[in-house]
This record gives sequence, structure tokens and C-alpha cells, in this order.
Amino acid sequence: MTSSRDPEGRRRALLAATVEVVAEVGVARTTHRAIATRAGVPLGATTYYFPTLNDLIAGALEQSGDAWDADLKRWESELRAAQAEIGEGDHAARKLSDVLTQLILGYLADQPRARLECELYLAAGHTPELRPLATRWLLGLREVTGRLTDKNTGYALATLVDGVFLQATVTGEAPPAEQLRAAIERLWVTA
Amino acid sequence: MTSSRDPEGRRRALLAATVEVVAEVGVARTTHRAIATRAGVPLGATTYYFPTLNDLIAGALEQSGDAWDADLKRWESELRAAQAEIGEGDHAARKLSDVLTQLILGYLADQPRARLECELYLAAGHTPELRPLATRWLLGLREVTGRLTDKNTGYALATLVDGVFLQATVTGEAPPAEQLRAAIERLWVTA
DNA sequence: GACTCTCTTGTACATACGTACTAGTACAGG
DNA sequence: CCTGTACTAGTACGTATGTACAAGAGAGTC
Repeated sequence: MTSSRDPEGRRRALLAATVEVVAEVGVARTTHRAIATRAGVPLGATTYYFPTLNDLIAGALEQSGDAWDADLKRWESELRAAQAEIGEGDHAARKLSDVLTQLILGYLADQPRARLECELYLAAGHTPELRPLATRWLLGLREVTGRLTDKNTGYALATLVDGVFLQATVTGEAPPAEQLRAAIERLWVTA
Repeated sequence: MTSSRDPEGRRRALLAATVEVVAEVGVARTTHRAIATRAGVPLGATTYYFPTLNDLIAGALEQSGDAWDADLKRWESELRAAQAEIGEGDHAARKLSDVLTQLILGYLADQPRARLECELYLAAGHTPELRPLATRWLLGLREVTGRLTDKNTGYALATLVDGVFLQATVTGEAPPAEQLRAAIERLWVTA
């Protein structure tokens, strides 16, 4: 007896399983067998749909990159909405720092995704072919914060957020909301 | 013919080789054989001096942690010296941000070390026994910046620096010095 | 119904790994 | 000189891995 036929479904299931496995054990310890078990498919299916393990992992990371891009779009529009609502007054930085903090906390609440991102960063450190993907991820954030403020402030904010992500990955705990908000407020100086 | 006898030398060579290998390929891909080759010792020597691979890696990371602690001490004393020299005036933040930026750039110039640190962070994400070590690393910096300023500023500065480390690891490039300095200056608001 | 093409599933194989082990070698103390 | 201890060096073994492959099953076309 063979399973129901659904090639596209299997593709998706394999990619989703890969995302989970990578988030749990890291790129280097991700194996065909772990993915197959997680996806509920036989081992052979992995190499049928993706010629090599690297292709499978690359596909999963790329898919996560798309999700991250979507998140970034949402961040930008929410922050723009807040900007429009409140004008340019003194309270602006206060309000905006609040919104950004909440967005960060919301993102980090999805631990596997946050960990996957950090995992990608680290893997990019010694896997040159992952570097473009990781850089795109990094620069995407910097561009958003840059568009909302100016180049220098954008760099500062993005760097701070990257630090928050790193800390969250290491400790597994949520960042201190008020301290984070205060830090963002100090950086958010519109030129 | 056997090699010259120097047990302590071998221990050190093994730890040093482990640091290099981990920095290059990551914790998960570090193997006895790679370490032995790098250290120029036969395979059997690795398990003779360190019962398991994890012991060897843990030893190497701990040693690196000590080096990081020493670096932090140096950072603190240099920043304190700068503080003492310049008083509390308006130029203080300017001068201190300059000094800290240079310290960061200097640290990141030693790429293998910086990469090892980030490698540890990431590995800690899914290896609970590494978490204490990584946290100590993280908190060490935060304590130093906290002592130099105040708790909130310390958090903000340390987080920014962590972000800089992450970015440097991913891109392999030095951070933009002037933008980084400006960001530090904005955060360095003495209470 | 026969053919074919796509997909499924299980197994096989070469390789690399962690670690254990054996045999030998230098140097200490008697 | 002899003996035990600490170290060296090479090899062996069981396991897990990436990937290849063979045998089959479902669905569409004639």
C-alpha cells in the first residue's frame, strides 16, 4: 500500500519538516532521516524531491527568507501607520519605540522561527553559499529602519535589533521590554 | 620513532587546534580527526587527553571564555581611563564612543576569535549544556557596560555590540566605524 | 487490457565518525 | 639493569550518514 499521491504536498511537507529540524538541531546536524521522519515520509522521498541535502536545506531557508520579508513589510507598514498617526512631535519617538518593541517581542515569541534565523546567520559564517541569503536577511531589516528614519539611524536600530535576536537565541528568554524600548527611543532621533 | 614527550604541550596544542577547527567549521562539524590533523598528533592522542569529543570542545570554549574575560577587563580599564581623562562634559560621550568603537574594531579584526564566539552563541541555542557558558559571555559584556554607565545604558550598549558581532560574523566585513560610533554616542547618555 | 510515466518505498553501499583497544616506547625509581 | 607507569601510535569496530538503486503501484492514453 502506498500513500495517497500528492507530490506538491510532499514537497511542502519536506520543506516544513526541514525548517523544524534545522531550528531544533542546527544546519550541520540536519539529516535526511530526521527530515523524513518529521515529515512522515520514507527516506527515499527526500532525495526524490530534492537531489541533495543541501538543496533541501537551501529551499527551506529560502522559504523562511520569504516569510521574513513578509514580516518586514508588515513591520514597515505598522510603523508608518504609527508615524502618520502621531506626527513628528516629541512623543513620536516614545510611541514608535513602543510599537517596534512590540513587533520585536511578537517576532521572538515564535521561538523556532527566531532560532532558525540565528541558525542561518551562524551557518553563513562558515558556509559561503549561505552568505547571500543571510546578508539579504540582515540588510532587509536595515533598509526598513533606514527608510523609516535615515541611513545612520537605520543602521543603529537594525544593529540593536540584531543584538536582541542574538541574545534571545542564546538565552531562550524574551528581552526586557522596557529596557529595549528605552534603547530604541534613544536611537530613534529623526534628523 | 615517537614524537618528543611533552604532555602539557600536547594538551595545549589540542585545545588550540580545537579552537581553530570550531571557528572554521562550527561545533557540529568538529571532529577528532580534524583536530588531530590540525594539531599534528595521531588520532589516539585526542581521546587519551580528553575522554570524549565534547570534553575537548568544552575545554576549548572555556579557554576562549577566559580570553574573552581578559579582553573585557581590558575594555573596562581603557574606557575608565578615558572617562577619567575627560571628565563628564559634553565631549565625554563623543570620546568614549570613539574608544569603544576602536575596541570593537580591534576585537573583530581577529576574525577566528569573533567567529568562535558567535559559533558558541548559536550552538548554545540548541545545546543546553553550552548555555551557561554563552550566557556568561553575554552577561560579561553587559556588566562591564553597566558598570561604566547605568543598568539601562549598559543593556543598550551591550545589545548593540552583540548586534555588531553578529553582523560581522555573517558578512565577514568590518562594521562601518563612523555609523557605529554615532550609534554608541546616542546610547551613551549618562544618567 | 497493455504501455508509459510519475511517484512510492525499502534496501544497499561506501564513507566518515566516536571511541576502544593493542602494542610498543621512553623515562622514573628501585 | 629491571620494572612499572605514562605516554605514543596505529588500527579496529559499531553506528550513522548521504546518496543510489531496484522493484513496485497508481493514473492517464491508446
